[in-house]
Amino acid sequence: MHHPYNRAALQQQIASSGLKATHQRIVVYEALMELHDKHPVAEDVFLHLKPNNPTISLGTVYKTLDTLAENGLIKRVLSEKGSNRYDADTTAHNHIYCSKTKEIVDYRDEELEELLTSFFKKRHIENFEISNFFLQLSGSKVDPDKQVIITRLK
Amino acid sequence: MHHPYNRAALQQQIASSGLKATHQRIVVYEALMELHDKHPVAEDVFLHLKPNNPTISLGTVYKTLDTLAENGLIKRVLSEKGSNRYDADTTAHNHIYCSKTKEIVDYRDEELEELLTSFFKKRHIENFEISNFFLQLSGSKVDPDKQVIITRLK
DNA sequence: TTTACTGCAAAATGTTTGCATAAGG
DNA sequence: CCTTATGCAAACATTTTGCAGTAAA
Repeated sequence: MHHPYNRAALQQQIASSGLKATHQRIVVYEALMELHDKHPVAEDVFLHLKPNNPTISLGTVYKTLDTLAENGLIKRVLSEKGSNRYDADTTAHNHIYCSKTKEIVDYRDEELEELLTSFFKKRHIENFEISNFFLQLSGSKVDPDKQVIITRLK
Repeated sequence: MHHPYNRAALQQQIASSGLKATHQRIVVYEALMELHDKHPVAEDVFLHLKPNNPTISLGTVYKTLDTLAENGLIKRVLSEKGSNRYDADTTAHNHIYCSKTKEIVDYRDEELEELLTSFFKKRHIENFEISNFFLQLSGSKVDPDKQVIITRLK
């Protein structure tokens, strides 16, 4: 086993949402961790799992991703076009979307989080309960083969 | 005619993108203005236009929305689920998404724009050209029948 | 043993395509 | 005129559904 996490804890997590900790839910979750950089769509997850789980069905993957997202165990990521993409990382972070490669790159920035949180403390939104907010940067990679790196300027 | 805008200017705008200023493109654009609060999907636009433009086809609406968006005449709005939604207003603004009513409410906030712009001046993003960034607040209306109002706290 | 979940296939939804016809410049 | 866009219907892609059978608790 090469996952730096505890499968028992995951079963526990799933169960504590009132869900059955089925094999499918566990492997879908693990696939999401393994494919983290890809922010995969349902079909990516399905294809990733198929070799070792030949009987899993695409419909189940759809349902499982939806169920896990509804229960806050994973997050749905908005993408520029069409299909839902998913992220096992539910901690606060933003995304950078590249329209050239369709990649979604994580953008974690504590300073930004704090800036926005404190900003919204000064805004009062009447008749609305914010469950979350996110910032998305869109644009395109200059060199598709290289990484995107965010640095702080002095 | 009850539009507070200049149709000739729109034709001009369309033409200056190298596109033909067809009747369909004009009425699709106008529909988008009229349905602004709805941030409509293609089908909403189609149904809105059908009565006065009985021969317009849904396929054309899809193509037109795509063409206008590609040419920066309108904006695509990301929505929590599935289909593309559109906005004729291309000026900088953010959106509030209500998961209860599926509404998208405009959120215009100059202070926020400025805060973010100056923040990103201090971040250097290597190998990426930002074309735009947007913030989305998600959550749900407390009373679906009432408006969402954002106010500044002193 | 009961209830919730899966797999499968079919249906529904949303979007794109190809091509003959029509309209814009 | 020449080119680009439209309308239509069919194709495609993605997601959901219904239901009989299976696995979790």
